[in-house]
Amino acid sequence: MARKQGSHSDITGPRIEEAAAQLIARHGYAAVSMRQIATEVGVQVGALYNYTPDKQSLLFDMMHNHMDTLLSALKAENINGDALTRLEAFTRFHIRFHLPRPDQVFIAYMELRNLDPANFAKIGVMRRSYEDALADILQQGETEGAFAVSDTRVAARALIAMLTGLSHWYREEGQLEIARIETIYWDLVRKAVSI
Amino acid sequence: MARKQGSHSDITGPRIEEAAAQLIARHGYAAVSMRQIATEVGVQVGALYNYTPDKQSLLFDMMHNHMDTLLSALKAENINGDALTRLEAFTRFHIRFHLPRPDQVFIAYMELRNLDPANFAKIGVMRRSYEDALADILQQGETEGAFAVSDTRVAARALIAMLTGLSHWYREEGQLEIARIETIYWDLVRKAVSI
DNA sequence: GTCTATAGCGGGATAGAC
DNA sequence: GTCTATCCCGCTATAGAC
Repeated sequence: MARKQGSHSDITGPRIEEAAAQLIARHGYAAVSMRQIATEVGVQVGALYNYTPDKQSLLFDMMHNHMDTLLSALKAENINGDALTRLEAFTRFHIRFHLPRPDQVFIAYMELRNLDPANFAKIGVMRRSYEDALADILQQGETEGAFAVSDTRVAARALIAMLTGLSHWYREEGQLEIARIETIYWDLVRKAVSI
Repeated sequence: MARKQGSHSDITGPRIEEAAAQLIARHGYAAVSMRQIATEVGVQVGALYNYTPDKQSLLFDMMHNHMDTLLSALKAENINGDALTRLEAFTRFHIRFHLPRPDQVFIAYMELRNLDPANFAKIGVMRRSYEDALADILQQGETEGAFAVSDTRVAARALIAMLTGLSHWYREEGQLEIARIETIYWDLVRKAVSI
């Protein structure tokens, strides 16, 4: 892990992101020092500042990348059809996207407080956009008479909290289990909004 | 708010807990300094150490008190009857207990990482105990044939995550609304576990 | 019980050599 | 691009006067 003086590498950037994500997810942004991150990467502190202007940008970029990837992936799913079909697609997409990224999910939900006001606002918009995608599906279900939720925005938040909670305790216990987890959660979601 | 030198007060203890809870909920344990807490209370830093041996104890005591109050209150509810009745009682209890304590809820779920290993273990036991209370109800429902959840432990976690997520965004917009929120969430829970 | 003062440490960030 | 060295600041916790 230790690097020699003068050893150059153009993969230091990605390694910083990885190390920072791991450490921040485990200990929290405020509790992790730039020195710790540098040690984990195998460079000296000064080297980090070739890749990020400051610690805050490190956090924001991680969260922004995460939300950006999430929204792009959701869009790419191109979820169409009747409300029930779309809800199932959304639910399974959410689980499949979030489960392999426990660190990013943790950070995205725990470190909002540590964002500068301007950065907080930007992430807030992205989060609301994701929430809206689910709320839209629920609204369609109401219109079609397929769902019964008295408040689509509240229900959307409730369901996302339920689904995301999964990422807070689930740790890979074999790939086979994921399918089962998906089914359990889809059952809960499907019935929760049913007539 | 500012206190004069030599002014004594036996209510400083409680005020420290309040101030610490507010600040930590808003900014995070690691980001809040003892100086900030002292300023908020209106004393100098040294005075805090008449009430707590160190910063870590401040955090642990807050979380321990919260969990202790939660478990006592749950026990006092004495939830009996058939599974559906008990589930409704649990759901409404959870919401009524958590909504007035947004700071403590936030801390209890966000600051686990900042507990010493020994303290972490103690809080973990208490959290699991609360989870078990709900899992028991779900198990009873399975036995009675009133509920259909394929995994009671997973379902318990999912439902608690959903219910607790409420505390993360709900802010008092008039007491009247609480009844409505309770109904919306009870509808979701009831249907989620239904046959 | 609270104050002032300070010890001792570790933090973020920068400068300049290589 | 990385290193070493360092500035300056704020942190937790303690000591001793009042």
